[in-house]
Amino acid sequence: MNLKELSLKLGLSPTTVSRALNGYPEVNDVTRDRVVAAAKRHNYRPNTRAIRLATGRAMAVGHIFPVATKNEIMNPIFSDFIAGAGEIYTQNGYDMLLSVVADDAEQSAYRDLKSRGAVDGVIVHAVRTEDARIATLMDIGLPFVTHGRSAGIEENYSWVDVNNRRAFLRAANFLLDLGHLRVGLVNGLEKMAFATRRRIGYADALASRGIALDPALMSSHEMSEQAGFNAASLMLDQTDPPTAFLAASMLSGMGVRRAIEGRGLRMGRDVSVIIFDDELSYLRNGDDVPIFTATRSSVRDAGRIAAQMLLDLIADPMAAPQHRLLEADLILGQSTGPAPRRL
Amino acid sequence: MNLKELSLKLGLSPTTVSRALNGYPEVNDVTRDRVVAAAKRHNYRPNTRAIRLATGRAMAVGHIFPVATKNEIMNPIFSDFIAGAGEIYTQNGYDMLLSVVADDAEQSAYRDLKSRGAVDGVIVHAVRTEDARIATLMDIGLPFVTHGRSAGIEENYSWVDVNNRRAFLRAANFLLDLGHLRVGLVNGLEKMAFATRRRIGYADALASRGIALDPALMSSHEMSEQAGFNAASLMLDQTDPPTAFLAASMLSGMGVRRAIEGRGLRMGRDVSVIIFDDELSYLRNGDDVPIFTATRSSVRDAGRIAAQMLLDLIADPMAAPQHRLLEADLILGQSTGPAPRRL
DNA sequence: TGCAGTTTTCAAATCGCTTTGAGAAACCAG
DNA sequence: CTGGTTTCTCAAAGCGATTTGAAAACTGCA
Repeated sequence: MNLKELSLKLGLSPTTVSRALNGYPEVNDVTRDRVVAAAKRHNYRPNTRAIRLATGRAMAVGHIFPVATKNEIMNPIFSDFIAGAGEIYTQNGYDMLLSVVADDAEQSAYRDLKSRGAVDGVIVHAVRTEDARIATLMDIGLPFVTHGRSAGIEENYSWVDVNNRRAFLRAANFLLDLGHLRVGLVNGLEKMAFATRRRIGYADALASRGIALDPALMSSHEMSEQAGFNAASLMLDQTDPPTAFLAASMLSGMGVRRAIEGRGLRMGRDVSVIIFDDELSYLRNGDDVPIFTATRSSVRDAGRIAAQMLLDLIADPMAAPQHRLLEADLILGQSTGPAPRRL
Repeated sequence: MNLKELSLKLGLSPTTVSRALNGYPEVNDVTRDRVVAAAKRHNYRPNTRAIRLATGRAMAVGHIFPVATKNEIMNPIFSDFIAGAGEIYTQNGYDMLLSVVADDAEQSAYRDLKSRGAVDGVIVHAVRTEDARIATLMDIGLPFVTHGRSAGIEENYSWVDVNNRRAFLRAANFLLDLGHLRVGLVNGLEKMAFATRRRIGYADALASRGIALDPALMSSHEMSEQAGFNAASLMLDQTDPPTAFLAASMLSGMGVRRAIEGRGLRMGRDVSVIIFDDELSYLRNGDDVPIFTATRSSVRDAGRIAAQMLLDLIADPMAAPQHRLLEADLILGQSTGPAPRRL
């Protein structure tokens, strides 16, 4: 059933039917009701392809995921972010287009999306410390919102980010307040913007207490369980091991916990751990009582916010860029306690 | 730059330019070269929206992810599956459309996708033991491939699946060969088709050795670390605890390990564990040496295969449904060993 | 040179909708 | 009843490609 057939059935012109269905004012209420009823009865749905061509809008948003050509890691937060963003798109009649692109082909992928007219805007994931994609997108003129802020880019663009620096500053301060003097940092890869900021938060906290940074207590790797285990193991085996850890993710934290418990120590008593909890649906931090003390910020919420921001931007491309800095909660779990007395 | 402008620049008709670019035979080689060169020079890319309307094909594939209205869990294997499928789509010029749909709205979501003409086919994820979506899709007449097989559905449809029954049969047999008599099953939710089949494989192995099923050694929950921990803890605290576990996923297995080690036991010596390893990129089973002995099957490969199958189906909708049953490897890690002597 | 046959090119229709500009109908005041 | 508004409806022209059917430009051969 298409517009023409429907209008024929109603004895009206396609114009009128289209207007009736799209809520334009220049159509009689009686006629409108008749049209709406008929559309429903015949289960008429306007053809997306035709609408897109006619209006020039794609009614679709692209999400581009870089896949490193070497170690092909998909970001674990991806699925929850998508779930949040997807809600918003569905509510607004937008489709979500996914491109999984090798990171050396990203530039052309964006240009392609634009020149093919496949999307009205894109969301940029996994923003790196200095991310060339931002300049590219501004150059192309494709509306975009990034999840995370790059560093050292003057251009003004729209982003949604967590206050990563502050989250780790607070977490580190909390550990210091508990008397921990040696705090190990199990960070993500510092080519990622968020990881750099977390390190700075950690460093700032130590600095404010006059504690010197110890490179032996700072690591930066993938955020996997194994990497977390390895990093924590190395630190724990030092002569002056840390009594607390700051871990970049739930998975890292699980690795840190394994390293701790594998040495006959107890987490929360002998060694404290704070993680960054993205509230991934398949990696919950405990059911009701949190296992880990954590800085918590829902990545699904971030997805919702970023999506809404992008739709606003698409609706009014001339509007000023929007920014949204989310604060992470510091929630208390069972993985922290006062520093053990020195022997 | 659109077709008309390009053809004007070349002094040719749009018809000829279109044909030249799409490799039709009825165009002079010299002309074709001229056209191709000009298209490249002007960075011309045909407008996707127009192509779609003109050809009647969406050149897009939909992936529908059910999100339970109650506990909103995104499937963790999702991102890697997508990564695999995405490769194939990119190679073939298809877009990937994602719909995250509340599970009570799935039916209408499919119909919508079809009647709007937004996609040429869909991939069905997280197939349940008795999955109504299959009948719906056949009814609608939208080409589809499922990841996993439903049970008790006679209709013949295309699917890609892992031989889950055989995987757990082999894994259980391996444990039995090592002398383990009490093997705990830490399964996923049995409303999922794959989980049911794994349980059957486990049961078949025990039956073939004349070992009776013990309900106290069988659990079925979410595949999270916490759930794995809980299930294993309960079993280990029984009077006649298991000496080995079969766990449904990497995460479950990590929970099982924690339960084991928390009781002062060592995994691989005191208690053996075999997991099902989907080879998720962010949850690797060890770097070079596997940590867990595992039945292994790459979900990314499954994504590639399913995507290719769907594209074939779209190209020839009359072709017979295809099936692909992948066998999981049984790989040896450090988490298994002979059953400890009875005291 | 002329003509049939082949190769190459083109004008115009098509896909299914939106949107513009204009005409018909209804309404109202004088 | 007339002329001017206002309200409703429609025909037709896009959107940017593909595709059909026909014309033009080349062949080769008599």
